Amino acid sequence: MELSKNFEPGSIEEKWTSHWKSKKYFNSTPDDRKAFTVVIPPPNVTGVLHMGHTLNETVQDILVRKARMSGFNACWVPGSDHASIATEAKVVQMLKEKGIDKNKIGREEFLKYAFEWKEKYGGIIYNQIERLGCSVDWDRVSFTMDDHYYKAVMKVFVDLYNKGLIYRGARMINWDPAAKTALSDEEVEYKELQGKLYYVKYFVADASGKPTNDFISIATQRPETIMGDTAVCVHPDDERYAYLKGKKVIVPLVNRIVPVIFDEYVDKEFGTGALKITPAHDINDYNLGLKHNLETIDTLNPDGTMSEAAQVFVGLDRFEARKKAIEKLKADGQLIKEEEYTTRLGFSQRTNAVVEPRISTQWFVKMKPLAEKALHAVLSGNVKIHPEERFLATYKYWLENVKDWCISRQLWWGQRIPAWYAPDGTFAVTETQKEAFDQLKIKNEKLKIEDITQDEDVLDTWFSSWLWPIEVFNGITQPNNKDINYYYPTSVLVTGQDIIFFWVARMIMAGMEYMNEKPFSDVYFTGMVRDKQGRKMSKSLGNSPDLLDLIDRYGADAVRFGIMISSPAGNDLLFDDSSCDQGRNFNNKIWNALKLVKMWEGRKSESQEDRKSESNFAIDWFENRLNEAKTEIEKSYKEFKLSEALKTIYSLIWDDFCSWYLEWVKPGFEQPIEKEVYEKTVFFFEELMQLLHPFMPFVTEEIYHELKERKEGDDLTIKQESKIGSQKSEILKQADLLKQVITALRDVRVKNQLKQKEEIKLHIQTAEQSAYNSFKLILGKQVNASQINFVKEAVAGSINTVVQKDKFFIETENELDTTAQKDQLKKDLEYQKGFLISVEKKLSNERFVQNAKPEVIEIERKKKADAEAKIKAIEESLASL
RNA sequence: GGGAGUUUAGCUCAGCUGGUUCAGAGCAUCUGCCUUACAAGCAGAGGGUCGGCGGUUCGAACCCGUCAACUCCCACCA
Repeated sequence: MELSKNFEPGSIEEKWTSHWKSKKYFNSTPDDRKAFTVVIPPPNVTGVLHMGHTLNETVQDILVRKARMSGFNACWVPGSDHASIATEAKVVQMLKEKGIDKNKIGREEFLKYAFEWKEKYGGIIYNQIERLGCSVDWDRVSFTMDDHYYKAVMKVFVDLYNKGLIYRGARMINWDPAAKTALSDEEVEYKELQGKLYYVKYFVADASGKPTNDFISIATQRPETIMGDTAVCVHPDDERYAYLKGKKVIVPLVNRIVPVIFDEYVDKEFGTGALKITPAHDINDYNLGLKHNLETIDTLNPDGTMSEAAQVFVGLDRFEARKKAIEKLKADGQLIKEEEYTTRLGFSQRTNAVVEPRISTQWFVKMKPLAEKALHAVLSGNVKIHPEERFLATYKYWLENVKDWCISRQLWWGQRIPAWYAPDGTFAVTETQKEAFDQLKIKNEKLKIEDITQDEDVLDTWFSSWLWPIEVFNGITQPNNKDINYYYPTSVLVTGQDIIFFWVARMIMAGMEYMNEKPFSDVYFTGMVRDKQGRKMSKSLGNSPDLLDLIDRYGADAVRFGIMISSPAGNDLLFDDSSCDQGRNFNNKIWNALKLVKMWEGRKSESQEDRKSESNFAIDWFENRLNEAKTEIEKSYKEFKLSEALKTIYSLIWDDFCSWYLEWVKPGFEQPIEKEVYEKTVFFFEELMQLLHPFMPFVTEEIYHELKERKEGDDLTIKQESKIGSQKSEILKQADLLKQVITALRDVRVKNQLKQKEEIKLHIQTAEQSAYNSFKLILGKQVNASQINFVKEAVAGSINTVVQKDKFFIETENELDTTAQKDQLKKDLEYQKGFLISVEKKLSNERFVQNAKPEVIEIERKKKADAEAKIKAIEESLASL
């Protein structure tokens, strides 16, 4: 079949995807080999993959494919996360559009809708993962709300409760008024905003509680919380307010009489040095309230509107209430002034609503005992972080200063907290209602099972995802099963640095607690994918490309190439569509190399004596170059420098193989090619495809099959790597010289306007004729020389140039203008002379000769000799021009 | 406010334990080529006081100090 002009990815990708799938190449079961396990960071079930996922997934696939080709039993588990808040928010929105109110239909009905939604949208990410070429085991797809997974979460909750590591308590938590749920500290994002500071008069009350003329001015950003004020606080050393000891003030808007308290917490310099205390709506005020025994008045409803307790503006949204409060204060003459002020506000990571500090009863995990083991696992090097230097400190700091984790969420979509309440308020924590009943009825004999109710709340999503590397192998629900024993601990976790606390640290905790073993050996942090201008990719900016669209336009291989070529571990990656161009061009380059080789297939000949030396040289060199490159690539893999490995492979294929090797063995127009050379070339090509395969799986598999008829089951994707052979530096050096000479002579042609078509006669003056003899034929071909001679002295009337210590004289029929050549030589001469002076200076420096290592001095001596020889050569060349 | 990181060619980045594989790569740019694998290509070239200053050293992109700019994380003073 005729090969197409360029590589056409579409149909080829489909073909290999289904072929690999039908062969079950990516399905893994335990066997005698060593396992290489990767669990995918489960994307949100309702989402689509963005470029950050694309990067992570590509990195994982490269590592997994590489492992599969180097003798490991590779197992990559795909899956998705139920993402409680994010998904519930979307389902609520969808129902709202249909005119359905979540609260009206009730929990069960709602969950039905949620599962339907999950079925409908969950498939999208799996399709994207497949289109990208990810070699995951589709028989192992896991979802964090699968039945066994749900049970595992229950089991862990009960277990931690029984160990005293989970408790229920009233705390000030971050409240998301849009989702009407608690958030953990980690789910709050702070953003800087331009706000206003309002200065408000608080009148001092007389003994009978009536306002006097005296007042203190208090600055606040949130006038709508005034109704919750239960004190005013000043610094004990603040002389301005010392006279207020024992006095009371009147809270505006509601005319509540509250005490003036004194605490060193207040900053005398800030604002007016006086602070209003609203224990229900500010974390610091809450702490002061506890300390000074203040009343707590919660003026907000769960949805962010003002509650009955506020007395005024009841039912208004908090921001609306703020406006009204300001108006009212103005009208009452109690607003002194407004001031521009930059402040930082907390936003819910999931709904983007402004977070409210709020007191409520929630469930918490005690983190200290868990954190200690997790910290040790990393500090001892048992879990290695890449790139280490950047993230180790962050990880350590967080774990050393860890706070308890609020795990209850006031939602329906998620694992429901297994706590059961009797009507009298006593409760039991058990996996089933029956067990709870058994426990509760000991104290309360009259209790009936239908009287006990389950906690309404569900668990934080991360309380399920932290079990991911264990429970995808049923390690919690069926401890010591064959899979968990074989696949755990997993090999490497590839994820974004943004979830180091949410997920990575907590997985290590869960691993140490439930497996007594780390969950993975290495963590590879990818950076954030940004657009060309360095902005975060986001839906609102519209700068996040659609993955499937990119694949349609460039092909999956090109997209993978584009995202990998410049993404060193941990660094942010500036992604632009056009970086896929390079990948697509690379595809075509390889494709065209294939076309060239295929052209030779029908014209194989027996070996030809007269071409033997050139073929041998080319083959010998490429074999060594290949081994050299393989060694570099292995090193890069070991250090997780995947973009470095890709660059090495890219240059090996484009420069070494295509630009040099193929040109060197290329037969003349319609000439035959020696059979051995052809076979060696096909072999090299295969090896290159194998090296590239983890990065660009489709084009490489296709070419592997185009190169040769393959037996059933002989597919690149499972082909095992051969051992890396040794490298002879001699041949690599000779080829270097050859390449330099060819380049120099091409340069001479350009500078003298001597077309490649015009033949030249080449005379070489060298002390090492033997080197040239081994590649003389190649040199002649590449520089289009009709003959090559060795000479002892300059050839008159020729153009000349110098490479290393050798001189080259080019004879041609054409009239020549040698000024350009002379200029170049003069420039070189100047540089060499300057260089020589610096070396001589160094060598005449006594302290250098005394202190430097002998081998360094030896190198300097050699540099000097080389420079002198070169200067001599250039001077002679100039003289002969 | 505390901490971490970054700063090398127009752009994105390599550069190991200080010394010719130290000033590099890719992309972009410029020049010349429709040469029978590839113009999405070939050949060649230009381009940087290694953020500034100071120090250590025979020798600094690399080590130390300091200043500057940018990025991120943590803490949140109304």
